[in-house]
Amino acid sequence: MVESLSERSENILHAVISEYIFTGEAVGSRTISKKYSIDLSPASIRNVMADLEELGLLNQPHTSAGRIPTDDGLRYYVDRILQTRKLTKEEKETIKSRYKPSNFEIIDIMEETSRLLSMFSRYAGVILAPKFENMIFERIELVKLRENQILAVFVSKTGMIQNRIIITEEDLSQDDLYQFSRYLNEILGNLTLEEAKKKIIDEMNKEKNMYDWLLSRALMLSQKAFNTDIEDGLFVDGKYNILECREFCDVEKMKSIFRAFEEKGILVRLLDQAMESDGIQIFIGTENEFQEMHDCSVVASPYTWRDSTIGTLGVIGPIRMNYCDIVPIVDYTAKTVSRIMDARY
Amino acid sequence: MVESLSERSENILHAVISEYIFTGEAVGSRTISKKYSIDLSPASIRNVMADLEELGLLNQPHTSAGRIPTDDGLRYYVDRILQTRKLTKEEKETIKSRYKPSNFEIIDIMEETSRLLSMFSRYAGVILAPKFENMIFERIELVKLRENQILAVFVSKTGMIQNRIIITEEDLSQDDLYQFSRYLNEILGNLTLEEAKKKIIDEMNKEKNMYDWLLSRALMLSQKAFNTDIEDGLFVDGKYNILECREFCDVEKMKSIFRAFEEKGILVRLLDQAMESDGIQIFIGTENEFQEMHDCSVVASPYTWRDSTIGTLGVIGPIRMNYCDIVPIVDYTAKTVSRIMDARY
DNA sequence: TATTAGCACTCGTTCCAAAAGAGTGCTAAC
DNA sequence: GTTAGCACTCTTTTGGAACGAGTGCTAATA
Repeated sequence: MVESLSERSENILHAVISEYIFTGEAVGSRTISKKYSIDLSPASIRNVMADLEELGLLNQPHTSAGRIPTDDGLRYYVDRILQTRKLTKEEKETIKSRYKPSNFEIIDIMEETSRLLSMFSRYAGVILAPKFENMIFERIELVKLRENQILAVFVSKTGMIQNRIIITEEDLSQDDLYQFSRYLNEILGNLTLEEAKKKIIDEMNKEKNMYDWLLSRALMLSQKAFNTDIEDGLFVDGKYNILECREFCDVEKMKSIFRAFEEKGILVRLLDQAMESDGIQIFIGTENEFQEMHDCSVVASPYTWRDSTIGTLGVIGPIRMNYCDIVPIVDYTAKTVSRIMDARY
Repeated sequence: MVESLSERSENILHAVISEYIFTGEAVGSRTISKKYSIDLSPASIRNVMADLEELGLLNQPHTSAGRIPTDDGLRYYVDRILQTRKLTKEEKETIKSRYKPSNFEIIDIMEETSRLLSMFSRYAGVILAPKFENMIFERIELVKLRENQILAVFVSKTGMIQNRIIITEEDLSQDDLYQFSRYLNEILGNLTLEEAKKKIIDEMNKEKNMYDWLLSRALMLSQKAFNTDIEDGLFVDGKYNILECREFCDVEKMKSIFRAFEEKGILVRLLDQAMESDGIQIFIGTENEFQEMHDCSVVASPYTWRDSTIGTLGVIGPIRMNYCDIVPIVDYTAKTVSRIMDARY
């Protein structure tokens, strides 16, 4: 961590970064002295820039070029200089109005959110749906499909629905299944999926249950049903926007981004990390651990349901993205999604 | 449609195309005369090539370059020259073995298929899941989630499952819902979704039903449930493979492909077209109507369930793909998927 | 002592012309 | 009908010159 800079250095760093974010090109001392209200000659600015370079906040692609902020430079900027813009009332209204009351299913909310984030940011919008394991069990429904084949439908309190087909050895009647589900709903209600799994094992070990045909069958079945890898629900929109950025006109970089998006696990893990924090989190360039994403920045924020974090959303764009605009968009969207989750479920 | 060529012309066209598919570069008369067993001097070959150019089967990027096959040239090749390779026993085994008996859900089959197609072809593998509208209704299940909120689960004969949350004005008990679903399952069984929709309207218009509370509620509810835009289930794998092809090292082309993949509607409509035919269908370059895909070829084949087409699968690659290898892979995969659909559902 | 003007220097970019290379079309001979 | 030979075309590569942007250093200045 770099210690605090003098006001003058900070102003110049600010100017370089602003100009770089605006033009995407290395910025020279002359430009700064002309365009920004810094009352110094190019020569003095050069001295300061040389200092900033020594500190690792700027760097020079080659001797006869201007300076470009390093990831550390941007980090300093984001942490200590950046003043985010406030959204206007209209903007807030527009965001809120995207969520139609008729969209009751969580998938609709996810899709709308990713679209919204991408539209407002002009980059890629992503949202990670609530993790199934953390969800609170609301009910299980068992439907006999055909012989030895049962459909289990889980519903979580937050409205996520998951289907799973189970193959059984013995043929069970629909009436058996009704009884099973009534029993399961009773013992599993209000547990998280994680807890529910444990509970099932506990119950199976209780002696009295082992000898009750109904209970033991029901537990066995539910264990099969719960024993599933639910894929992570990642919603991405506006990937294409990213390619429009000048910095990705290089074929190799484009491939790299493309790969990161295809390999969804990368984005999922990245967003998972943002889950820890309890506010906006920014990953600048190489600050994230994924090679493929080293030319991107990610602005992410968790969203909540009843005050506990259940997922993350964010914007992915080039390193030189306009943080000043993007941060409040992500922030407000996360708050809106949280409010909607609370209101609907 | 070009009329038949002389054997000599055909041989030379074949040689040019083979060489072009192999190298990806314009091929000259000398190369042909040396590498391929055509007993003619470069000069004679040049004459024939000039003829083929006049017919629109070859073209010359510039005067001092070799020839490249046009889309029409490749079409001629595919229709009249191409001899597809037979898959070996081992290859067939490998394909079949990818489908684990434990994967009962259609989504698993779709994912496995797209992955398989992309792995074997080294390009992008795609599969369009059975259209929900064409599916044969097996049953509907109605579950009360909370007040005024009902979960409807459809199951089709081919194992597709769809959930939908319905908001109702009046509060219905779970017992009402059991009765509704029993009634609906009775009247809608074995109809396609399309037919089921009609049937519901018919029933609603019957006078006797109008005055029966249970029936009229059940019908109203089911209409809401069916009135849904099910998004098309498109599964794509191996997009990245395509970018590795030399022809897409151009940034603009890469963007164009990227866009085509993001805008899923394009692929869906393209595959829909292949639904009509009853065997392998090949779209070469500009033969498909989508600007973004004009630098790609698509090899597609429908797959069936009980002898009627229910979906399409295929491979998307560069125009100069190795049709000889890709065609049998797509063909055999389609047959395998059809067999599995028949066996499982 | 901090700031600035001036200047030499570096390095990337653009431009141009020449040379090399690949392949053709045409013609005349076989 | 086929082919060898040759002139021609067009792209690609190469190298060098001119240009320009921006720097670092130094000496002069306030």
